[in-house]
Amino acid sequence: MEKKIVSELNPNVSVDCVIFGFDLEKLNVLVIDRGEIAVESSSRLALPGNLIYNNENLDQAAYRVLEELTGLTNIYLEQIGAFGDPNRICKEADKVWLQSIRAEPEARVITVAYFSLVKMEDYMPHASSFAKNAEWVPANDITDLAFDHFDILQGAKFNLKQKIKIQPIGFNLLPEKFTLSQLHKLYESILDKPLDKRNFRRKIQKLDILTNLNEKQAGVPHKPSELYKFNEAKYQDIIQNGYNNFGF
Amino acid sequence: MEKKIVSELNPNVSVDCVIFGFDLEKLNVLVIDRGEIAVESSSRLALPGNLIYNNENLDQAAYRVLEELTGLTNIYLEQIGAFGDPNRICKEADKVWLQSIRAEPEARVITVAYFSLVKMEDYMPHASSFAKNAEWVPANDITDLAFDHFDILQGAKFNLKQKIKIQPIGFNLLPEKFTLSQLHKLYESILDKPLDKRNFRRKIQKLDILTNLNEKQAGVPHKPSELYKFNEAKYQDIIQNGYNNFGF
DNA sequence: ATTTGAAAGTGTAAAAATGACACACAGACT
DNA sequence: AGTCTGTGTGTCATTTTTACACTTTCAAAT
Repeated sequence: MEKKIVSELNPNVSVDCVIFGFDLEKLNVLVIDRGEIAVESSSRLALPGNLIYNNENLDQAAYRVLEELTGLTNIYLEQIGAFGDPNRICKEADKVWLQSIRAEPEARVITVAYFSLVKMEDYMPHASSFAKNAEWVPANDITDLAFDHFDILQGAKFNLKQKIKIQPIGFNLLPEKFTLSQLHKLYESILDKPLDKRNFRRKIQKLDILTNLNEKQAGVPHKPSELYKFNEAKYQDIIQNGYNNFGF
Repeated sequence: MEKKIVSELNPNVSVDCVIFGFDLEKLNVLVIDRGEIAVESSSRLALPGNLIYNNENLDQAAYRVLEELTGLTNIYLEQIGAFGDPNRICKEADKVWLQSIRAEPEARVITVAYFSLVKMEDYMPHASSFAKNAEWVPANDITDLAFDHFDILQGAKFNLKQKIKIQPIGFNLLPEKFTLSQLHKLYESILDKPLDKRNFRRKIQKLDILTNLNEKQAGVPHKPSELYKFNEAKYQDIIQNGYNNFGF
């Protein structure tokens, strides 16, 4: 005898997404603007996130919520972890805001955080649902977010720093064709420290994940850079089989 | 106007703990025995875990549940992540068992998994609550567990393999005094591959986290080994400040 | 007393990886 | 023609890695 579970929102579990994009200069994070907020001094910005449905798994929920709030689809998401302080909804402005969007605004909510890396050019987010707006903000400019979203962001940044030591990164962040300098700058942005240009180039080249397109940048007021693309097969191979010595 | 939240179990969120111990030979995992189970062929074993209370955070819940089920206290737990497939309670035996211990046995539950490394000698678990027994089982002998606990175990093992590349490991797993061979075997157990003895010793020595006690094993039928202890200050220092080149 | 079994402990040489470092080049713009 | 700006390149000294084999010390058995 099966009991039918109707598909309804679970008032106790949400997902939140930290979407990183790279504008060839610095790391950005996708946030939603909640519009006018009760407490003037509070941040209007939040990570895209919402409650899960009882019939979907966590990953599905993250994809759905991200699409609902920003229109972004087809994004590879990776779980960071769960955040469940009973006090994570402690700011007055957040409580008031929840009243306007939740059936059970007082419920204890634990949230499961995800992060992703995307090509900004491919994803021009648009607002929808309760997001008055969805926008890219430089990761390092963010000092405050709704709920515990700032903590989640810090967790995501840390996660990314760890990940870059173990795996190649960039395939999902850079445009199809890119220069070594852009990749270099990406690594510096993530690691938040300068890397020697020549040593970086040597190390990356040795990984053998890049294909030189024998094309040059055009229209730049300096020596044009050579363009590269990723060799997807080798890139995936390294991700699969791990890599020990990414000693950045 | 504060609404008082009474402290009650949250029917939708649980925690599960993967506790690793090392018996100087191999890795073991702490599991509870649920006793006779409805379906003969199903595993009686499960990870220690249970629902959280609404007024406790996830970490606290994990500590509490672990103590309630095994008597273990004072254990450092680290989060692995959330597991939330809507179908994770799909085995018939598990459904029946939940009837006997839960107020809302049909509820959708997402679980947050934790793992820990402990000295087996210090923690002789004892059964309590709904655990008929709590026992150490060799990690590699486990082929089946309740719910999705086998998946969680695999996740924990993977997590540990990653961690060992970034941090020193052993302080929490080995007895106060130990030999280099024991540490060596620990690393081999976790990484699940042989490591060259001399290279391993050199690498560990260079980390400078060990203090030679100038004591020897006694009563062994072969050349007695020198005993070491960890230099806790340096050990913690490396954990704090990270370490790039743990290329095992 | 001698032998045996079992794990402990030790060094080197070749190859690979790392880190530090400076200058010529190509194109755009004036 | 000259200037500005970011691109691209090589070497050397040092450190790290890898592969590899024999002697030592004790307990137990003979």
